Amino acid sequence: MQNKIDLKSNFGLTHEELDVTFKSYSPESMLANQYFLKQGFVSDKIGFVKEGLLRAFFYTENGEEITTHFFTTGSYIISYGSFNNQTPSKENIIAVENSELMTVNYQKQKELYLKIPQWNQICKDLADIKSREMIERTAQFQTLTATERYNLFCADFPEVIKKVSLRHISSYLGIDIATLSRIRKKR
Amino acid sequence: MQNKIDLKSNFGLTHEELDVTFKSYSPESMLANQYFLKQGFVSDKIGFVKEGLLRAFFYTENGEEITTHFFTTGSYIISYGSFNNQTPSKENIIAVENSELMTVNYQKQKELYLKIPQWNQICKDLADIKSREMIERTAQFQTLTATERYNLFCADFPEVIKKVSLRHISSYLGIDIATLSRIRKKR
DNA sequence: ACTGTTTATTGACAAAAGTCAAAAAATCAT
DNA sequence: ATGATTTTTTGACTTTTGTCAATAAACAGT
Repeated sequence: MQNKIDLKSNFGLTHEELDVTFKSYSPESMLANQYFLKQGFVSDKIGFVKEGLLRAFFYTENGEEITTHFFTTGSYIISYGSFNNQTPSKENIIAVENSELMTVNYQKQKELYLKIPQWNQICKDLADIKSREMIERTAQFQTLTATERYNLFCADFPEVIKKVSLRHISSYLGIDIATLSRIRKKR
Repeated sequence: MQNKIDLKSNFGLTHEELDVTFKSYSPESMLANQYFLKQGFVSDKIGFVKEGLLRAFFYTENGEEITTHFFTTGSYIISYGSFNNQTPSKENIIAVENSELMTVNYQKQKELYLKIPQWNQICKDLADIKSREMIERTAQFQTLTATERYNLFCADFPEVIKKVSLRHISSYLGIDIATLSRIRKKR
């Protein structure tokens, strides 16, 4: 599973370091439509998606939801711009379906940085991964048509297509829902 | 200057820490059209733009340049995906005009992490800043028309408009150059 | 199972954006 | 300064995408 994150093999934590890490993390079950983070609140935790699907979104001035991200199994939920510098979040993160997470709060994660210096590197690596994803996503907006973006999305996130309503995908891809409905029909 | 990065006031380095930091950084002059980083090479340094303007871009399969970023005075040049994990860069970074940088190589920056733990935090903060910029940029693609994106770009980067050719701005904004030329005429 | 609500599809049309090609303007190198 | 090259503008046209509104389908709660 290439897209799954494995702290041991991907980031080279030793057995002991893993032990310490797991002691800091707690399992957390989320019900569908339950909020992991609400707009205006400070994100006090990081979550790792053991199983499930979550969605990040914000509201425009005229009240429409814009979906910014999907968190699939094996990905890390970090609200940059809220977690690291502890400022109120501009986005909401909500469970699309019942999900199983491992979470750690701000204080405990900070302690991990000190206890396990390798965590500084992991944090940088995670930021790198996110960064590369965002660069890729931007490049898609720069170079691809609506149809091409949708096709790529289907290829990249086949499970998301099945579970998430079309209007969320349409706002994620920056395509009007009527247009996306027609694009989808053509396939 | 809100958009300028100041290691002392923005990131809370002490006087001594600043001294150590500056000893690690070297001044570097760039001529217009000189490459800071070339596609396929590993980025061996971070650059801070004291004065000037640089541009990051990549080539599509059919050979056209897609501009991904402008580095204005006061911003940090880090090629994520090349510097942190030392893999070959997918993008080029070139000076738009003669520019003055402060640079530090990979090894020296690593030493800074050890000598000045605060640099770990700075690195996270810089990643946060970049991250917020990218989220904002993506949101613009999701919600704005070509004209709106161009107007916002003019407001956000008035100096870039003056210095960079229209085709670079057009690829940066994901707008055909002929379309952008017409948009510009209307203002 | 029924009702209200949300979501998706469809049609008719409008607006936005892209394409191709040619001309004009600007820039560069000698 | 001049010719070559690159960049920008413009016109005529096509394609893509959005808008509005109505209908159909799916879903949720009782």
